[in-house]
Amino acid sequence: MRANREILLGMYQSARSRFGHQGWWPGETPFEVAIGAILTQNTNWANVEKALGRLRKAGALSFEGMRAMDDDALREAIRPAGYFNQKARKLQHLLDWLESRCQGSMELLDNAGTDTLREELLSVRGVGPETADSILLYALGRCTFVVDAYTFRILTRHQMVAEETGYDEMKEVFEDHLPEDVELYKDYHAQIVMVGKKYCRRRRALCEECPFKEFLPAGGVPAEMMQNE
DNA sequence: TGCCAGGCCGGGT
DNA sequence: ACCCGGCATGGC
Repeated sequence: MRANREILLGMYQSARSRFGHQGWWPGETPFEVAIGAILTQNTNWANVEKALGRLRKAGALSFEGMRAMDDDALREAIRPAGYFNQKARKLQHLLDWLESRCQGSMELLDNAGTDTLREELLSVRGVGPETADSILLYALGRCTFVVDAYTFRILTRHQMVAEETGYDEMKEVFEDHLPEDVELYKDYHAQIVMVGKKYCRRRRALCEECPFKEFLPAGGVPAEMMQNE
């Protein structure tokens, strides 16, 4: 529906003019992006950067480098990112999958369809919907929208979707109405995180000052409007 | 100081 | 099919 598309694009432009193009995801290689996607689960990016720095110093920001690392060393390296016991296991599961799937070379994943690849990623222990979509979009350049806690918070607080809206449904709000443009998807999610950090935290919402607000019809968007084609 | 951060899993209803 | 506790560090 055209109106929805204009609203969503307006929200994006509004945030982008305030924060500038973000150039996400920070990371040199697809592998590094994928590792960062695991490490940033429910975790401040500043802490993730510390962990990535320690991995780099240990020569473990490549598939072979990380495989060569013993378990204790891996856990110690990623400690600053928090949940390090869990995340070390998650990383090992991802490495196991990469090894069996593409000999550790993410470039070889190119010959699979996005939907198939998403299902495969979701089968990896420790990779949920947001992590899978982050890897697909930012590491592999697939056109899939990333939803996170901020996306959920912002859309529900502006009453654009119902409280009980699930991940896939939230994702469709964007994918059904935005042009299929990888660069737009990349920066849109980044802008949502910027807006969320500043205006839509867990306990404190500054909805009146939110850059998205000016593009929403007065009184909010009726739920049906965002969900129907 | 407590609250929060770019989730996900496993066990219990 | 949901609901919830657990997981851990560092910055404000």
